[in-house]
Amino acid sequence: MSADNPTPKPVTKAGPSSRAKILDSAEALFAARGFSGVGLREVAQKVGLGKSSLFHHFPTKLSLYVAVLERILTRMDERLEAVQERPESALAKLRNWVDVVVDTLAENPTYAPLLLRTLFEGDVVDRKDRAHLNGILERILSRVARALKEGIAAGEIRPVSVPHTLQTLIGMSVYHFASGEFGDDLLQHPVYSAAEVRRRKQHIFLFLEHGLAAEPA
Amino acid sequence: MSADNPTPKPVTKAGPSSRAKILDSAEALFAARGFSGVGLREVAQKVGLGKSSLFHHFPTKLSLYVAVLERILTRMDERLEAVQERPESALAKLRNWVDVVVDTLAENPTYAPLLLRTLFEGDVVDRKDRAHLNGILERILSRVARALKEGIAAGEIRPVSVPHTLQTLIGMSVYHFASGEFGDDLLQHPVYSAAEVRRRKQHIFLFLEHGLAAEPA
DNA sequence: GTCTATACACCGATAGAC
DNA sequence: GTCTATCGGTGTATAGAC
Repeated sequence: MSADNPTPKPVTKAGPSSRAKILDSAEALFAARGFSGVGLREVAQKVGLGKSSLFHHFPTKLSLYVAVLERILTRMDERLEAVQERPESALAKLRNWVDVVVDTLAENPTYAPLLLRTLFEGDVVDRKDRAHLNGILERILSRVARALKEGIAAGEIRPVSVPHTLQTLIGMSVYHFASGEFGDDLLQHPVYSAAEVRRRKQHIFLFLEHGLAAEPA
Repeated sequence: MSADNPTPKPVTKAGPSSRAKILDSAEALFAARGFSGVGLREVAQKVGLGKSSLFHHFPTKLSLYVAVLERILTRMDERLEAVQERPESALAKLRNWVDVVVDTLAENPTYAPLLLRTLFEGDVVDRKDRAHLNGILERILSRVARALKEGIAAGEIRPVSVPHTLQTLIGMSVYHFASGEFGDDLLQHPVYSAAEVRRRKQHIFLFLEHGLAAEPA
C-alpha cells in the first residue's frame, strides 16, 4: 500500500517523530472536516512545518489519509484482540466487545467521525488501499460475527441476520459518537462526557438483551 | 435564512425550473462527495448551465447546500405528517414511523448520506442556517420522542433514555442506508435492493421488540 | 437568465538550495 | 529533513455584455 514507513521507527526514542506529529494533526483535521475539507497547508501549520516538508514523509495527501485510517483501525483491532475470550456465553462476549469499542471511541473523539466518514467517502480511497483497510476492518467484524453465529447455533440468540445485526451495532456505537453537536443537543449533555458514555453503554447492553418492550413476548 | 425562493414557484408549470434542476444535481453530488468535495463547475455542467449561472439562483455555494438539505428534511417531515396517528400502542406508532422513514430513505438514495453527513459536517453550515434546519429536524424527532414517552408512561415500553433511543433509531435507519459500498459488501447484496430493504425493516421491528436474546428475561 | 471574461486565493505537488 | 520558490490547475465569486 501507499503509506509505508519510510523511517522504520526510531527505537532510540527522542520525543515524537515528525511522522507521528503529522499523523496526529492530520487525524484531528480530517475527523473534523473530511478529506476534501482539509488542506495540507493547514496540516503543516498545525505540526509546525512548512507545507512541502509533509511530502518528505507522505508522498501524497491520500497516502497521509490512508495512514491515519490504518493507525486507527490497527489500534482498535489491538484493543479488541487483548480482550479475554474465555468460554463465555455469546451475549457476554458481545458485551465485552461493546465495552471495549465504546471505551476506545470515547477516549479518542477523532475515531468515530473518521471511521464513519470513510464508509461513504469511499470515492476518495482507491481500490488497493481500500482492500488493505477492509482487511483490518474485517478482522474486527469477524470476531463479532463469529460470536453471533455461535450464539444463534446454541439457541442463545434469536436467528437474526448477522450482517444486519453488525450494521445495527455499528450504528449504535460508531454513529452515536460521530454525531457531534447534534448528539450533544439531543442528549442535552456532551456525548463524550463520562456520564453519557456510561449511559450509552448501559443503553446498548439493555437494548441488545431486551429491545424496547417492557414485558417479555 | 440564506436560501430563500427568488422565484416563488411558477405555478404555471412548464417543465422543471432551473432551480429545481440545480437542486437535483447538487443533491446527487453532495451526497456522493460532501460539501467540500464538490465544485460548482461540476454542478453546473451536470445541470447543463455555465458555472456563473448558478449564482443567479443561489448567492453562494453554502446557500445551495442548505437549500438541498432543507428540501430533504421538509419532504421527510411531510411524509411523516401524513401517517395516521390513530389511538394505537406506542410500539405500533413507532413501527409506522420506522416504516415510512425506511421507505423514504430507500426510495431516495441521496437522503441518508446527506443527512448523516450534515451531522458531523457541522462546521460548514453556520449558526443561523443550522438553527433553521434543526427546527425541521426537531419536528420529526419530537413525534417519535412523544410516542416513546407515552409508551414508557403507559408501561408498554421499558424506561429507556429517550434521547439515547432516538440515537439508536437514527443509527439503525439512517446510518444503514448511508453505509454505501461497505454495506453492500457486508450484506453481500445491494443495501437498496427491494429484498434487503424489506429485511432491514423486519430486522429493526424485531430488534425493537425483542433485542437479541432468544428467551424472555 | 445565461453567457464570457476575469479576479484572486488556495490546491496538491515538484525542484533544488541548505 | 526542512526550507523557499514555483508550477499548473481549480476553487468561489464578480462584472458586465447580450
